[in-house]
Amino acid sequence: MPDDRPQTRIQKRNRETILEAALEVFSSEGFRGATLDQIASAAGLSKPNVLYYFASKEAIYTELLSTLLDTWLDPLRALDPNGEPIAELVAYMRRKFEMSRQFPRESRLFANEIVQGAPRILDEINGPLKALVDEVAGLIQTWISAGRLAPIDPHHLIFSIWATTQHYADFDVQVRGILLPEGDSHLDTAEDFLVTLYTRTLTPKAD
Amino acid sequence: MPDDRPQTRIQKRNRETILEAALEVFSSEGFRGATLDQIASAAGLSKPNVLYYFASKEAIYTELLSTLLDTWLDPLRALDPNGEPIAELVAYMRRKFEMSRQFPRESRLFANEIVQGAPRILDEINGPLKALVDEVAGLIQTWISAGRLAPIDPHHLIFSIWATTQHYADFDVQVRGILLPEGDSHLDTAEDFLVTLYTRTLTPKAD
Amino acid sequence: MPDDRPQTRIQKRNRETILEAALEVFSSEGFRGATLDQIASAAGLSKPNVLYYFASKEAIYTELLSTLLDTWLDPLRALDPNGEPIAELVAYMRRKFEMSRQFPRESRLFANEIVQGAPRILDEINGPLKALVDEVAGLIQTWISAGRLAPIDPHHLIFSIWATTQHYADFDVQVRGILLPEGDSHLDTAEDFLVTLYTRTLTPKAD
Amino acid sequence: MPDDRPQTRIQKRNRETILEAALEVFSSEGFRGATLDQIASAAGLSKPNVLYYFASKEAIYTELLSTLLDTWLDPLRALDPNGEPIAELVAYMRRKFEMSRQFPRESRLFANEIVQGAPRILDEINGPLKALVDEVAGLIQTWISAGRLAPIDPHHLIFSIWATTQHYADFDVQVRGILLPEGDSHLDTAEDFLVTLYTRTLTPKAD
DNA sequence: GATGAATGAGTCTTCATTCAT
DNA sequence: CATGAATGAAGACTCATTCAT
Repeated sequence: MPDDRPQTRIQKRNRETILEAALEVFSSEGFRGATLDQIASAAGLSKPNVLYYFASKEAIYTELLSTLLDTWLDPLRALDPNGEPIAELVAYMRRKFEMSRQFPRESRLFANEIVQGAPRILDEINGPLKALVDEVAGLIQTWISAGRLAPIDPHHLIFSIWATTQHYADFDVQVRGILLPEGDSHLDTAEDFLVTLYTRTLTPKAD
Repeated sequence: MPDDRPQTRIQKRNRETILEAALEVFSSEGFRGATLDQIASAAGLSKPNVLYYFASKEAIYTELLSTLLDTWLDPLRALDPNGEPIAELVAYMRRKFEMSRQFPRESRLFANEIVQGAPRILDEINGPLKALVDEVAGLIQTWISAGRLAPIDPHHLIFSIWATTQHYADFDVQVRGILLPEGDSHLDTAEDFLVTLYTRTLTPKAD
Repeated sequence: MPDDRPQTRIQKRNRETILEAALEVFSSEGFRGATLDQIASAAGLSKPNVLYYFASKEAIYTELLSTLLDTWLDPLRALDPNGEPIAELVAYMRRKFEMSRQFPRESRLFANEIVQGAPRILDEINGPLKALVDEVAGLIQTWISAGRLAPIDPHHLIFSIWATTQHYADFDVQVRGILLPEGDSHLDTAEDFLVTLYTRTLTPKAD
Repeated sequence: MPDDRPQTRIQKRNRETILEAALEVFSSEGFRGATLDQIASAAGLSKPNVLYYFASKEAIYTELLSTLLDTWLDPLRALDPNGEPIAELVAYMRRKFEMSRQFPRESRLFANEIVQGAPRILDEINGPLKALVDEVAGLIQTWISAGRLAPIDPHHLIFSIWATTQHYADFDVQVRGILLPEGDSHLDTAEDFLVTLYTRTLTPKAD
């Protein structure tokens, strides 16, 4: 299992192909529901060949999760402590929304994992993710204390942004079912809605 | 398969035991991830005995979904067109939040199903659910037109309420991981946060 | 298992109901293919109740076979050594044919059993049946020796009569498939055909 | 399921091994009575390995039936419209008899299927088989009309040939039980008997 | 007599993984 | 690198039979 050895170009390409296929399958079937057959065939490779590149089904899944988690948190890291608070937070929400729009499968992959108790990602949540969130929550709190934001619980604000933006990826079939004739344009409406929601919520009362 | 016949006491009890066990297992493993062994052992019955009461694994799952769906939508039906708009919507949000708090497994059951494309519940979404949501959205719109609510997209408001309230059930492990030391009290904080969020958002600008 | 005890009227009736249902099911599904559920439901009884009357699935089957075997051989026993040979044999063939017509399920029950190697009826074949057939074959041989029948192998004549008459019961679907529009009238044509076949075959050459 | 792809040598060999084993088992147990365990062990393969070559138990059975059906009807197709009628029909009977002698398991496979109502082969019977039989029946009728055969119903003549020849395969245990000491020689006697039977039946009366 | 309840032993099938080339 | 072949373990479901009332 050439997991750490220097990779040839072919190896790199095939590993990426497999991860892409695995994302497709895992995100729509969950870990247990996905089969190596599906992944192999989505990747255009034979099943043993898939296992040549990854030690096991679980190894594929784990690698996928940890690779994506980093990217997944980028928007949060991009918050600028020196920016204008409301603009920063709305911009953060927009980046998250954009990720749900661009990478709905990734969102659903995490959703599947977390809904089922995050058995393979709990350490990441309790460690790096918590640290990062706490830090940002601290920043928000300083903004609030400075009167630059309406008072609101910072942690729950973050959860709320996650929930409302990821909803459009994770519950996509439901949203589309209800907004049947709208095609994809509903996402623009959604974004406007969310901008309004958070702007109103965060803007301090003028007094 | 004693599905429609008048049920004896034992049948009723065992069917309920099985459904309760199935809820536990399906909500945390998803349909594919759950096994009859798990359900049977959670119900304290033998596997064939479980199948004596339900025709198949799928039959258990389907019955569970359809039984719960109705209850799940009750809060929406309870909106009073003659009530005070903001109070009504905040009360609706509270009812939804209360359901997430009381019935997190039910919430995760639906989350699992919908994240994976709602293969067994799509008709319910496109039919009754859409109709109900459209009706409520119409009501909200009339409130807005009457100037009793700040202007906002009604459908996305509903989605937002769903997303933010169910988040505490569906992503429970993540929320707890981040708010580690807080025990269960974080749910009270969350509810306050959401009341603030929606009150600010919905209150029309005084002018 | 009240197998030899004096039977009440209800017991007798139920045993008969079960045997009738079992005939229906076994004859069209074979022993392995038949289920107690099918038999019980065809008999209008509960499964445990069926097993109250018969010790096991196999017991039903065995009883059915041995009960019917006797009747099944009656036509052969009815051959009259003092009759006119050709008339006697043609009459025998007609009786066999009549049985295929009246009792096709019984015929198929035996066909199933014998095609599969007669695992539960071999002793009957090697014993009583062989004895009876040998006896009749002897009779036919004396008729031939006396010049009253055209010379032909007696055993194979008997097999031939069995084969040709039972064919209309055992291979019924095939016969009907090929003679599609004829309804049930093809059985009359068949009987005429067989009368001709055996008359021509058995009539001694006038010389 | 490597069903249509070009087959490697191993695949070809194993598929044939499986079909041979399946013939052995299905012909003596029927479809329901046969188990994959029996087939696998008769083939010297593991059960999952059998399913690696065929999608399901039913797929094996179906392939077996359709492969054999064609061969099974060859003798009928070989009838020569320009030949001498009696010789042709006796020769046909001999070919059928030869098939029962050489391929008794195949005969029993069909017997099992048809006795149980031909659930998986009915279309073949109502379609191609009926067409072929009707055609041959027409040929026989022209021979009769031309006075070259004694008048007899052509369809029932064909059924009679099937019944009498296949009897020695399908009811083999019974035939052997009754002709106990004769070993295999009884088949020669049988063939002679049948030649006599059909010759006498088909020869037109000299007048 | 009758039946609802329960189950151990199969039986088909799936699937991650290993083997051999 | 790649893949055809093979399998042990598990999983859904069936079924004859037993138990308890």
